[in-house]
Amino acid sequence: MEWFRLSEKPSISSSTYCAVLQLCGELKSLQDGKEVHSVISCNDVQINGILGTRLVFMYVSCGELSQGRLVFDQVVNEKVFLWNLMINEYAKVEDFAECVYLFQKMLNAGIAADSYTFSCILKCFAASGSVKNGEWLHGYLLKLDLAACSCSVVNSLLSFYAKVGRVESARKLFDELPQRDVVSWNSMISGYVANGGSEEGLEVFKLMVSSGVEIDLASASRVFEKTSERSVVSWTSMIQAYSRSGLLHDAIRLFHEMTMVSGKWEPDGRTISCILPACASLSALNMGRQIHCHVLRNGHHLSDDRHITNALVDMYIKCGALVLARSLFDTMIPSKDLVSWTVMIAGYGMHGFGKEAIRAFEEMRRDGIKPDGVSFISVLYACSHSGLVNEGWRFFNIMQKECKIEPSLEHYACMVDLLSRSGKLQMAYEFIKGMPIKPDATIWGALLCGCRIHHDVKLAERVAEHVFELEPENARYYVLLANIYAEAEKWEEVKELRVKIGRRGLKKHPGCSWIEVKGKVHVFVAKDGSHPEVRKIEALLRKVREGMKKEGFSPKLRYALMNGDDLEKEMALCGHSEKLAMGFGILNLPPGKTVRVMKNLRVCRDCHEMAKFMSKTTGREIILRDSNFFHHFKDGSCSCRGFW
DNA sequence: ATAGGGTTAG
Repeated sequence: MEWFRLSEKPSISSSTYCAVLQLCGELKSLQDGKEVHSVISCNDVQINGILGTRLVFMYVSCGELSQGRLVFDQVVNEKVFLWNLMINEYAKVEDFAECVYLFQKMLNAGIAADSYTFSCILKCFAASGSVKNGEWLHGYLLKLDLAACSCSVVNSLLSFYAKVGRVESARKLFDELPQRDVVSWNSMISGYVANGGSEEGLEVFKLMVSSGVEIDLASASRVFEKTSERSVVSWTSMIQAYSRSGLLHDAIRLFHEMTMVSGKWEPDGRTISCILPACASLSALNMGRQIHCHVLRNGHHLSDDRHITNALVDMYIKCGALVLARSLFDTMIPSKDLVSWTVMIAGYGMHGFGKEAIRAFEEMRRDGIKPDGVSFISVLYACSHSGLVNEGWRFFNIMQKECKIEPSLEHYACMVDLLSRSGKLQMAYEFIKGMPIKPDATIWGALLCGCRIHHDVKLAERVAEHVFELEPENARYYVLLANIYAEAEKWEEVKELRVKIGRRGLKKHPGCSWIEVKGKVHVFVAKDGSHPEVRKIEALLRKVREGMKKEGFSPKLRYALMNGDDLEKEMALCGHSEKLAMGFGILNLPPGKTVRVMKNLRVCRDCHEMAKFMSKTTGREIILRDSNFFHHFKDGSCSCRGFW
């Protein structure tokens, strides 16, 4: 840039400055950019629209947002582009208040916002949880005619509703979209999955891959041939229609045409990583495998995507296929990132392999990856689920002293869990009392769980007071205390609590288990005799019970939670949904095949004993996944070794 | 020239 300092300056036109500034921006060369800026100022060149834009662009590209803003405020801005650029830069640094301020200022200045503006500002509203603002903008767009808005604006609105938890509103927009693109699909799918609607998410995914099957072939192909704007839906449904009618050649011809003409309509990497958590949360191993196959079929551009492989590893872990998960994880050389390790560590923890989780954590650090708050949660939970108290403390200290990470509520919850499970109830109580931040219901809830495991009714009552004060509407905790009373045979107190729950109109979730056999999911609800094979299952369970008694196992009657005679209690235990599902699996799966059962709540101790026994007598592995933990039963013992 | 959709934790 020395030539700028020549005493005899060549005359430089405004467009030259523009070109140089553009270059400085692209090369992120702040030094040169600043020099050009000062030359412009010295020569009294008027900073008009385009020059101003380039100058702002140069500064923000070099990461000098506030400098860019200074220039932005100096120039007269009539062009929407520069406003969008500026708003977007503030969105990148999550200064949403400034985004909204600029947006309003822009509207007041009479500048018409365009689709870029709307998309960006809706993202801000979603990220800052400004539901009211988003709704206002929705109304504004309706007045402008939403149907005429570009697909991306409607997608942004859809995604806004999904992110603030209003999935039905998102779905309505989705259904009314005249033209969906891959982003619309992905937003809808991730919206469902993030809001606890894994089933719906999977439904939309399936719809995406193959929709509109029920159509008349002849008229469909007429319509199809005439349509100039084809979407993924029209292509896929047409292909599907041909193949259903046995016209395979036509289907294949169309598929070739589709992938040649508009290959972009395939579910892409983001679709895949949206849908895998749904499979994970449902333990839908077969569906997950199919999606893995899709990834492999689509070649390396998907398999090389870390997001996808991480999501796949997580899916296999949550479907109970730990070995598969690990081998996939091992193929990620050398591209394992923090998330990959965190997933694997959490996976070991969930499956009761605390030592392996610790080993993975150390290995990660040796690989030079710095753990963050989430990875510490994973390793702390792994310690607590395996009863590794000292190691847990060690990591809690490392986190604060070495890694300078302030423990959050989740970390404290892990520590309380760790102490409570291992029976150090008093210590856990003191620990909570000494916390520098206000404990929430989950913290006290963890201690309450510990009180149940170690049968401390007195402490449980004191702890429950805190919990009820913090979350008076959460039925889970009343049920937990009722269980503690019942296990101590304090039936009066159980009754009182039942009345309390009833008075508050709280509903407890019924226990429910499910198992996949020959591609069909069979659901069992506690005490529900509606499954056609329930008689056969009960007969099997009775036989198992007899066998257990002969070998000296007595039923864990204290977990039957009702005040009655022993026979009645035993009957109640037999109705537990996880027993029914396991029994069904043993009766219907081929010999030697692993029985995989999922349950929505925690597994009961009696069912746990029975599963151990059955794994020995039937000679098969049983994998039982409850609301937050895996039990691998093999040869009469369980991987959890009693810690859960 | 600028935008909208992704993986981990209770």
